[in-house]
Amino acid sequence: MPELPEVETVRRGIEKYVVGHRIESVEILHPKPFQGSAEQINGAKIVGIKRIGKGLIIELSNNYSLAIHIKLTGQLVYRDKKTKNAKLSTKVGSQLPNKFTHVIFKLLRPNAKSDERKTYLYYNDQRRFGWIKVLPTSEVSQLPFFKNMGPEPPVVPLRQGSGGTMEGRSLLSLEYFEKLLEGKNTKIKPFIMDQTRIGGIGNIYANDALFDAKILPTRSAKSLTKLEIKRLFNSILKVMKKSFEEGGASELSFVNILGQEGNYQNHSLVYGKTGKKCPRCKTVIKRINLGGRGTFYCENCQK
DNA sequence: TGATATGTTATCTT
DNA sequence: CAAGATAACATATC
Repeated sequence: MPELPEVETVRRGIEKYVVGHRIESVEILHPKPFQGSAEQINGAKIVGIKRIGKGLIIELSNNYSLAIHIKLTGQLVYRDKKTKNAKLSTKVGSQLPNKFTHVIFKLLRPNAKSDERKTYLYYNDQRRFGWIKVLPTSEVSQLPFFKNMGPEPPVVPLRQGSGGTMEGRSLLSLEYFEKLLEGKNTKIKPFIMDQTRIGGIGNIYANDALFDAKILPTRSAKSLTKLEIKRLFNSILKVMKKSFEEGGASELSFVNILGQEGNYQNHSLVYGKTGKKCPRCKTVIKRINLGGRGTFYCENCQK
């Protein structure tokens, strides 16, 4: 599922391939995910890309921004003359646009030869959970989703300075994490997935981090010892960094900006491994429901 | 064909 | 009233 490592993978792709291009026009094939009007962004230049938790913000030169959430199955795929014939993952399909393409950003690359000027950014979404909101840049941080976002674990550095700056946002420290858990009765797994407390953790990394830290997902947040909190903090960083290095997890539809899959799903510890053997002790992995989400753990290793 | 997947928000309960 | 728990929502897939 797109969590912090996946969304950061997309952010870097947009930074590398799309920033600097100008929006020539926007084609809206399915209006549901696109909130705003194309007129507000036509002609604007893409000047930067930020990420807050699992959300993306594309900044434009005309004081508007695009706030984007790809939720479960959204894809942002870039194409130009050079990449037009590059092979797409089967998760995208053989061609673009396809039946899941809802928005096409038709772009112009500056200073390019005439036959290389036209570039495209496709927004695809199988389940249409995701959204793209056109907003004045000054209002983006007022969206409840961004405004209420908790600090995120330091998996990748928050970017300072021009371009991807994240003004006013701080990273999750071990000390702050300890304070967060203090006196909280919520079960530790739903707790760390609550975006208003910590930004960026979803179901895959919550499961794998708790396994790595040898902590049962059903434990209450306040029951963790100082040592366990430290282990969990480090495990969250460890599994998300690993995933980022693997290009993210392509469990459902996730692909990077070039339409290629990540590899973390081949390295996951317990996520989705019901009935399989624990990588540490070979006990059969159990699956329960916590907060309506699939929860996977080893009853022998995790205490 | 209906059960299933999960990120987020809304609503209910204690 | 706040914290915590649960329901609802979107919809293609098997």
